[in-house]
Amino acid sequence: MTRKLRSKAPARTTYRHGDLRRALLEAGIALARAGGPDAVVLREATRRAGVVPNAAYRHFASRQDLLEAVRSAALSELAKTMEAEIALVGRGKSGEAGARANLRAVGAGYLRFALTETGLFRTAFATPEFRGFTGDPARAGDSGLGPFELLSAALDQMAQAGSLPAERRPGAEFLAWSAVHGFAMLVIDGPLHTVSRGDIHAIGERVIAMVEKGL
Amino acid sequence: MTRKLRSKAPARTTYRHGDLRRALLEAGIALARAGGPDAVVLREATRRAGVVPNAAYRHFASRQDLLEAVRSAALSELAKTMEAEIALVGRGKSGEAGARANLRAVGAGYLRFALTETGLFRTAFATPEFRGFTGDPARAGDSGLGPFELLSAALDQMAQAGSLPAERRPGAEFLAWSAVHGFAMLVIDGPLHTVSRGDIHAIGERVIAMVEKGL
DNA sequence: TAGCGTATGTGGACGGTGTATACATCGTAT
DNA sequence: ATACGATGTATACACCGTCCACATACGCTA
Repeated sequence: MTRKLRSKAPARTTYRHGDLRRALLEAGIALARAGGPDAVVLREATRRAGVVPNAAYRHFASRQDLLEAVRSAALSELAKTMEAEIALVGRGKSGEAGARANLRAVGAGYLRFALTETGLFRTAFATPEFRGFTGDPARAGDSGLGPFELLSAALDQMAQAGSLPAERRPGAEFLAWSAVHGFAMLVIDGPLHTVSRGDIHAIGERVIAMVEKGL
Repeated sequence: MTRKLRSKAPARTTYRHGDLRRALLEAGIALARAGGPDAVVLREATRRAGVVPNAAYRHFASRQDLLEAVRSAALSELAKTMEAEIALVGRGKSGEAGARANLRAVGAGYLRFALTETGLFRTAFATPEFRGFTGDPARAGDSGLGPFELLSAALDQMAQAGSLPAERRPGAEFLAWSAVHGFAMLVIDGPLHTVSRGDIHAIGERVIAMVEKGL
């Protein structure tokens, strides 16, 4: 009796989930997809995994930590969507026309993801201590590149094709990114909700045109 | 005894706060200023107002309702900051140079607010059912105009001055707004956190230049 | 001036959340 | 076979938003 002796119930449940970490992550992704970052609540994720709340703490240090993992996944999905759009345009085409098409594809993919997977998109930018839009494999698409790097590559291509003066190349990704990101945010956050879905698309085109011309 | 008879304690506190609604709103604003939308928690606001949690429900239907009021105030502060920046540049100046200066002031004010009052800025765009960037006096600055309308006015001025072709005027505010808003978001949400504060300012300038040229 | 109705604040409770601490169970290496 | 570390459970706490019944005080009418 020197040992602790305060048992209660036998607990005949499964134990050993198999891959709980993955299950929790996927539950978290599903929650984020449906309701954005605030919707990824730890207890609900464990519930969906068929496990008691605290079990999560064996795999994630905190809710914030889980959310971070979900965000990584969201970032990766964003990159994949962008890659898909690029592929659709025909990746190999070089020359000025190809470079422009590529840049447009990057922007279009970004916007498509924001409008289609709003919850994940919001989650991808959920604030606390960001860090990481780059080549971290966890947050990259199939090509191994993250969203930011896909954009960078598109701009490099434009510079090589001569559509973008070399002296304006450095930092240009921030400008382009700002425009597209801002448009996406304004649409999903409401300010442009009065505008019809069709017009949204048209304005999106103009945003990208502004970038091409204004860089 | 037909009446309810289940009293408990005399309760000798103040009662009749004076203007609780205002106190709660201001507490909410302070919380949002310090920590963004998630930080405006109802119980804390009532605590700061020196009142029991439920008292809030006499003035706000829910936490969401309080948050909405705070957002209105944040929007109004944004408009004020923009107005201040416009005034600084010298409002009256017309002509092409004046129009450009005005547009720049609008953008600069927007960015200043985003970087200075990050919590309020985030709160101003806290999602659920947006609606209202326009002339609602509650969310306008001293001039009675909201942020969106200040931008619109600046673009009108540019069109009149001939710096912006008339056929490109319609919808131009969405393009300009997107660029500036996106830049602000990227800065405060982290992706550009690696960039130094000084460079941020420089890039902000380039964003506005891109807008001027790309519209 | 007395009384009363209503606006405003209080008290207590409920279900939900994140998380800490102690315990039970299981796979595995010795 | 056994001891141990990894994984899941049980229990508990503080905090949150919100519902309900009740207490109090202000301002109107009589």
